[in-house]
Amino acid sequence: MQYRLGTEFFDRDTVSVARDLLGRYLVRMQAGRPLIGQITETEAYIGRCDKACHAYGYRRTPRTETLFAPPGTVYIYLIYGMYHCLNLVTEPEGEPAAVLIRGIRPVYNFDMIAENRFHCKWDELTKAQRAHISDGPGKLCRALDLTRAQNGASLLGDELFVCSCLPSQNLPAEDTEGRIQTGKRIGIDYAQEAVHFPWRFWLTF
DNA sequence: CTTCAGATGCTCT
DNA sequence: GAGCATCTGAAGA
Repeated sequence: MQYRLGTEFFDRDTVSVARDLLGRYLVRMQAGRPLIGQITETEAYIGRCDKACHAYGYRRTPRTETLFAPPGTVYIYLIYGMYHCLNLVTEPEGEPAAVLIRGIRPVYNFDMIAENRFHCKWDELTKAQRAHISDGPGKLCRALDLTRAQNGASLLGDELFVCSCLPSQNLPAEDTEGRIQTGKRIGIDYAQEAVHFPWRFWLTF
């Protein structure tokens, strides 16, 4: 397990963490088996200075409490009444900030991922269903069966974690050099000047 | 390919 | 009560 990303990885500047998470492997243990996706899209949210962040200006409410937890904590909230969003808490404890995981590419245990999303086997999916099975924050949470039950969990625990490579699953470290795109974040039209911050990152294939 | 409406319930004012 | 870090299916270009 020495390839797992630990506290020192997340205890850094949030924008750097968001960029460096691209190409890494998100591992979700379900029924004793690993569901694995490669991270393809992320966004940074920083409470100190970012009006798009739930904890803007260090705002503390029951929901934002998780953002003040130690780096490497899982922050999951419900959006639009029916979808969940997965975030990984960054920066030193007490600095409310996190990286939103916006997209993953399934790389292991395709059948369980297809079952979670469409209640069928991977072979039975259409080409379009496969291409878009986990390319959004709500979709990937459904694909990996992530809900608020995991809010507050630690990435040092056994139910959800991130690895740089997984030799046992034949998944090598990905070289992201020259393949990282940058742009504005999605769905934060209310956030005034923060609308323009280039804090969305994605990997091209 | 694009736009568009509707679903649905929690969170904070 | 208003708004939300979204997704889906239907309809049109």
